[in-house]
Amino acid sequence: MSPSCDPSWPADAEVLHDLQRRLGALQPPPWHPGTSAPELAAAAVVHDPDRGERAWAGAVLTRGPHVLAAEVVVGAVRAPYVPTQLSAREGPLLVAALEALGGRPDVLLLAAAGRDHPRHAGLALHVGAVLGVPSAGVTDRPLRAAGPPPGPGRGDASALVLDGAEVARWVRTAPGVRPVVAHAAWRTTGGVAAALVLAATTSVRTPWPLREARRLARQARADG
DNA sequence: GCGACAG
DNA sequence: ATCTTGTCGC
Repeated sequence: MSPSCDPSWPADAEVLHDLQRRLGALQPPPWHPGTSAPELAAAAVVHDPDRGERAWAGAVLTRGPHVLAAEVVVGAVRAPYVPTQLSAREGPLLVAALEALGGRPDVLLLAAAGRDHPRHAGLALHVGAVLGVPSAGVTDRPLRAAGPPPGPGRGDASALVLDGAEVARWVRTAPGVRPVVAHAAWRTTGGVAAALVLAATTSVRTPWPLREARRLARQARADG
């Protein structure tokens, strides 16, 4: 487990808004996975309702079904939870945990929105941009985008549109369970995000790398 | 037992 | 997001 984190990050709302506008306006060339399984890094943050500021970020580097590396970082969360400004709260910790991994993943997967955001730049997009690695996000529901529900079978998907553009896709990861939202973020499209989510999922609803990252973080929280 | 789902 | 209680189901 690595020390703690203290990367510079937009703590001020004005600065964050400006950054979101700039990032959201960027149209970097899209990345596409190759024929072999990409090195995928996933990270997730868990909090502690009692010890308010303390938070743990778990991260795993994976390739196919294998875990290549795992890290947990502990830190203080300064910013309060404000819908739309999740990156100010969890960004620093996620970046620290992903950097602790030490590898050079092909793509990032985070429990957050990407281009489905008021300024088209949610947390998943921020983290990808800051680290310079293509990224995608996964959440239970869209932030602003809207679209029809997907079909009932695993793999069925439908477009989630915001301001006339597809920014995410509803994806049914297992038959009969509520679909998840696969978010296009830094240099990825809804289609790529959906494919990544499906590739990282089997019978359980949420991608296993994300569950593993969260499990590690919770473990560290329990250990003190 | 673990995960989905309610709330 | 977190916690807790409980049900259903593989």
